[in-house]
Amino acid sequence: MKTKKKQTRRRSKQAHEAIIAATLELIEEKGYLRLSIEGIATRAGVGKQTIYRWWPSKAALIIEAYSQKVTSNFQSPDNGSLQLDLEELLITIFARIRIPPSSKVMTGLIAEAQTAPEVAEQFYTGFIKKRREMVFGLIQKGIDRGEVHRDTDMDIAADTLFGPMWYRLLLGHGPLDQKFAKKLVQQVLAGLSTRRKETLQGGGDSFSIQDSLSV
Amino acid sequence: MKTKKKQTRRRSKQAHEAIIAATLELIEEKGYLRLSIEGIATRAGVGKQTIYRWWPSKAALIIEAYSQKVTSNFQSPDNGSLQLDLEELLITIFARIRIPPSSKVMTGLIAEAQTAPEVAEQFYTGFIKKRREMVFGLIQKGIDRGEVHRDTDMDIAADTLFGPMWYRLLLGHGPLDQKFAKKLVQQVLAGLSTRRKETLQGGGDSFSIQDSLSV
Amino acid sequence: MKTKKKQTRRRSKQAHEAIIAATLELIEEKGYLRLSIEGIATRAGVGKQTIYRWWPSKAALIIEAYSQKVTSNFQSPDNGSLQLDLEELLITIFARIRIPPSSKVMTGLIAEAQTAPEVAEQFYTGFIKKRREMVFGLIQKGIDRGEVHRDTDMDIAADTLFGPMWYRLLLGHGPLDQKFAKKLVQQVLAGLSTRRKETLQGGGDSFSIQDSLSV
Amino acid sequence: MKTKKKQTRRRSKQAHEAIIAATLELIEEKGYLRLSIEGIATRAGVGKQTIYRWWPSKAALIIEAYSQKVTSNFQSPDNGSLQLDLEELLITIFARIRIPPSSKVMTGLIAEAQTAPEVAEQFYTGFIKKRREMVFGLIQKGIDRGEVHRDTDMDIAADTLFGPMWYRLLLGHGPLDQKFAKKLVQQVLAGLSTRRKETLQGGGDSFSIQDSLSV
DNA sequence: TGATAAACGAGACGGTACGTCCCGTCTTGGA
DNA sequence: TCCAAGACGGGACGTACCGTCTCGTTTATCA
Repeated sequence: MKTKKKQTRRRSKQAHEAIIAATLELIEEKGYLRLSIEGIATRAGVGKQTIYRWWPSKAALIIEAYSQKVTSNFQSPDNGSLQLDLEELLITIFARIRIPPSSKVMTGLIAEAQTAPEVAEQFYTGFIKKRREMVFGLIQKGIDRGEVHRDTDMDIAADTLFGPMWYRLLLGHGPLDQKFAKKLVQQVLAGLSTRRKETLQGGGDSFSIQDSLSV
Repeated sequence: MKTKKKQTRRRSKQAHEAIIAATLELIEEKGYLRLSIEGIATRAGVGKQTIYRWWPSKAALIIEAYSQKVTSNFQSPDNGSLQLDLEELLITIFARIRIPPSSKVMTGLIAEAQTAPEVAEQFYTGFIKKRREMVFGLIQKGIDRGEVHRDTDMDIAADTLFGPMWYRLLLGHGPLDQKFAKKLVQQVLAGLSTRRKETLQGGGDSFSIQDSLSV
Repeated sequence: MKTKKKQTRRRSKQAHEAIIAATLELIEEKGYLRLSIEGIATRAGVGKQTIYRWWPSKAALIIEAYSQKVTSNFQSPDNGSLQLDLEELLITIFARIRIPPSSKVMTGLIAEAQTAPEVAEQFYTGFIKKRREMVFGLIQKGIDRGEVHRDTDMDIAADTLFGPMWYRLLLGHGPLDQKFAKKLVQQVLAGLSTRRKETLQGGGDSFSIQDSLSV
Repeated sequence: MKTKKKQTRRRSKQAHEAIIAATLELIEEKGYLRLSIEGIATRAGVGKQTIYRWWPSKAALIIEAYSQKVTSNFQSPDNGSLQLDLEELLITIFARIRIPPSSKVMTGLIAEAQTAPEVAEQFYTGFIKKRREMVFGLIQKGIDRGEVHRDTDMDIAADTLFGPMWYRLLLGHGPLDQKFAKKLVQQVLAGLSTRRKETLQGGGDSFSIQDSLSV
């Protein structure tokens, strides 16, 4: 089964690049919310239709523009120790993400993702998935080395490593610096408890939940 | 200190309530981003000016509308065990926050908070602060009971408990159910590592950071 | 029965006038076809919505703008003779209508009238009706004076006086000057025939019509 | 005078016909103003460039499409009487022109003719000239037979016969039926006046003209 | 118990941006 | 070599809301 090629003019590389460039420029100048397709088209010297032809939404355009930066050389660390690997990973990611325009882009995208499922998906595959898989790989190596409990829930582990990052990024109640990265890794690895893991297993179910419709 | 009353018509309670009600209705129907002041005014049978007179922004209006729900009775748990207390706390909070309109409201507010500092502040004091302080209190009791290391960084502890919640709420890659709450608490308390806390302290600084301008 | 007055802000006289003025300016500069609502709004210093709020179409706006000029003092002539009256009337109308922007406006409106019935109606009542009725009045006076046959079809009389005007205006195959006005009136009054009216009555029906779907 | 054919234009005939056909279809469906080159190209299964290659404008395309219909056999009547000849001519022309799509085409072309001189010329030679010359011929025969005054202004005569047709076609204030054709011819031939032609000649110039810039 | 001034509903206003349509030109690749 | 397909820069469309600004009309003190 062969797919027949259409005979038509192809997408213009120049226009494409000009649009991406204009998007990056304008997002730094204006922020996510005040970024307009009209503005991008003008800055790029391009018709609006050329943008609408290739990107279904403002979000999709921004995701592509930022993906280019993100995809840039970024390798999984390998220091022979989970603690060191995670520290390096978080320090690197924090350094990249805390730079001004990023946070606004991220929150803008996240906000749009709430009402637009396709944005959510693109955002997840573009910005979230790879990092989580990197962490999964590092933890697996830790398990293989005997550093980590075999029954560790990797999803939750990834949540406790990245969740605080987004939490601080969005709420701004604490910095995303090296010190935080190291302390976070240590506390995630060691846990809060003075007792051994075994003594904590199977917490009871015997309490009533205060429930309501509110937040 | 009291403000002297002039001789004039007071704020209309009816209009106020109609606006709050319309806001809650419309946010469930349309989501944060597609919510418009114009729409609220029409639904509430109110002039736009009446809204602008009393609320400086869409965000402020929503925060007030939601605060009513949130302020509802919510007490710090006390089961005599940090694990049980945290489990109860998270289960309750998760149950409240995972209900549909909430997530959209929260992310919308968070997004606006990125560009509007006053929104950030109101959001922090209205939705974030109390919960964190509750966690601080519970951990302090844990320390007093000897369940928790004395040198625990409470900020980071709160981050690892609430960060994953926001992370999952916003990205939707996992549920916010009871099971998650329990496992999260256990893993935060026990840590990932098979080794004792003492053997992990003071991770080295001897690696180069992959840094760049990108996310 | 009383009509209750609505309690709301009234139409802005300033905006209204600025729009009319801008329309007249731009139609002279650009012509009917290249006239845009956007352009009018910009020139008038007005939001587009303000135009759309009050006029259903470009045509309606133009009709109003031109009606002001047309409605300006224009009286039925009265020289005691049908020939003189008609000559005066046509000379005056020709003089007004042959000035450059007018012809373009008229043909633009006529073109739009073909697809938009409401434009047709407005155009008829705004530009056509009064002139026809003026002619009817003059002819009636002619009949009363005994200058004109009693059984004259006034509609056709008006058509033979104004039809040539539009025909020449639109096709441009001849001028709309005083000379034309006089000759036209004379020929319409005297007829082409050398014979008396009575000898022409009741032309036969006995010929086949070349018919087809084409023009 | 024949133009020598250069190298092959194989599929051009097919494309050409498809374009003409699509144009005729679409003009009936949408009318002149809402007819777009893009729409014609799509309907004809043809590239837009193929249209632009052969026709300088939408108007030229439509004129060609309609000329085919118009060129169809159409002879000058010859009944031995000017009255009968003119009646036949007008009845035939009215029948052809009053059919729905025609009027829209005509007015569209006329409107464009106002701003595009080449359209005006093509329209005149394609649709106007022949009919006028036909009338000139008939009147000349009438003069030769002694039916018509020797000093008749033929241009004005043609204007009084065709002007009313366009006037009614465009404004729609009256029908273009047989009855109108006959009455029009009679009135044009006999004139309105009860007096002989000789008594009307040389109307005075002694009245002031109400003049202004308006229509 | 009026008067009176702010608050009210209604919605017009100057704007910005939306997403769509079509213009006339330009580019590509298959027939 | 011709030409369908359609991408391109551009202009305008008509709509949705923004936040500000009049309009009369309530309506709740306080003089």
